[in-house]
Amino acid sequence: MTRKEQKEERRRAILMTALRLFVERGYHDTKITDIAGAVPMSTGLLFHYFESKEDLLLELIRMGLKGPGAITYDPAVPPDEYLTAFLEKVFAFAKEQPWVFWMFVLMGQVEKAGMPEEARKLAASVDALTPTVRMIESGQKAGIFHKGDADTMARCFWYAVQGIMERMAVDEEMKIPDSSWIVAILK
Amino acid sequence: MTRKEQKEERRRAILMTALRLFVERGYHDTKITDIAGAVPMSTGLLFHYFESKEDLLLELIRMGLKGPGAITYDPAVPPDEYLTAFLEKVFAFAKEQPWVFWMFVLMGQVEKAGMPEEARKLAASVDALTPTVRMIESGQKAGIFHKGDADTMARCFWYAVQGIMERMAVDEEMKIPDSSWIVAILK
DNA sequence: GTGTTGGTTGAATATATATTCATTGAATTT
DNA sequence: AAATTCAATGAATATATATTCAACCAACAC
Repeated sequence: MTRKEQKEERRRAILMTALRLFVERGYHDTKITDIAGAVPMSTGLLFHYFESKEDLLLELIRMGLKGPGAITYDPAVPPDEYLTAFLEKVFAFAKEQPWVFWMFVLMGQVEKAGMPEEARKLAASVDALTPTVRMIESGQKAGIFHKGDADTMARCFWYAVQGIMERMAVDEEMKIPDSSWIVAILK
Repeated sequence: MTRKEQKEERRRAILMTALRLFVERGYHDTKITDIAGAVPMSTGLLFHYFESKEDLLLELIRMGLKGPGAITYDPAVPPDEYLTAFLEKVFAFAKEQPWVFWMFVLMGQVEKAGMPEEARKLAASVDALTPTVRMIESGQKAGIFHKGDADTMARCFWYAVQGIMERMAVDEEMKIPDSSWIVAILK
C-alpha cells in the first residue's frame, strides 16, 4: 500500500500547492512549471496526475464545494450572530489550516470573468446570495439590520468579505479583523 | 490639425477600450487582439500607438495617478463624512463617467501579484492607507469610530471597497449601495 | 533473480499570444 | 499634380507556455 499512499499524498501536495499559488498569484499567472517547481516535481509528472491545468482547477473547485464554506438559512438563529460566527470560523482557519481560507478565496475568484467557463459553472452552484438575502430580510423585520434593498445589501456584504479575504491571503502585514466590523455593513 | 486631432482621439479610444477590458476581464485575459478588435482597428496599428501591452497599462496608471481618486487627511473635516462623501462621489461616477470608476478598480488590481513589476511600483505611489489611518485615529478620539487597530481597520475598509467596486464593474445586477453602509465598518 | 508494473524525468512539440514589418493608400505639402 | 509623410493593414515571426513522449529507474510480484 505504500505506493498507492504515496501517490495519494503527492496528489494532495499538488492540489495544495496549486491552490496556494492560484490564490497568491492568480490562475493565469501561475504557470504549470511554477506549480511543479514548488511541489517539487517535474512538469511532465504533473500531467501524469492531472490531465491539464484546467482539470487541476476543477478538482480544487470540487473540493471547495464539499468544504465548510456553505451558508444556510436557519430561521432559528439570529442572522447577525450567524454571519459573525461564520466569518469568525473562516478567519480562524486562516492561521490554522490556511487551505480552507484559500479555498474560500478561490471560489470567489473563479466567479470572475476570464476563468475557464466550466470552472465558473461549477462554482456558481454554491449560492451564498439567496440564503443571505433571506437572512437579511428576516433581520430587517426583527430590527437588527438597517433598511435597504436586501439583494444589494447581500452583494455588498459578500463582495466586501471577498475583497478583504483576497488581500489577507497576500498581505502579510494585515492582521485578522474583527468579524463584527464587517457584519456592521448590514446594521 | 485634423490629422493630429484624429491621432489624439484614437489614442484616447484605445486607452478607454483597454481600461474597460482590463477591468472586465483582467489584464492577462485581455488580448491585444481583443483591444484592437473592440476599438476597432488592426492589431498592428495598436503598436503604432503604444510600444507594448505593458506600455498601455503604464499609460493608464499614469492617468489614474492624476485623477480624482486621491485621499487626503484634513483634520477640519469629520472623517466619517469625508469617507462617505468620497465613496458617494466615486459611486456617482460609476454611471456618468464609468472610466473614473474603472480606473479606481484598475488601480487596486495593479497592486496584486502577477502584474508587471513596473506597473505595481507606479501604482504603489498612491497611498490611501496612511491618510486613512490618521483619519481613523482622529475619529476614534472623537468617539465616532469604534476601538481597534487603526491600520487593520483601514485595510479592512479599503479592501472591502475594492471588493465591492470590482464586482460592480462586472455584475450588471448589482445596484449602487449606500456609502454609509460601507463606512459602518468603522463605526 | 527475473519480469512486470508504474512512477519519474526533461527535452521536444504544439499552441497561444505578443510583436514586427513590408506594403498600401489617403492626407498634406511643395 | 508630383512628392512626401504617415496612418493603416494583416500576414509573418518571435516568444511564452501548455502538453506530449520516449527513455529510465525503483518498487513489487513471482
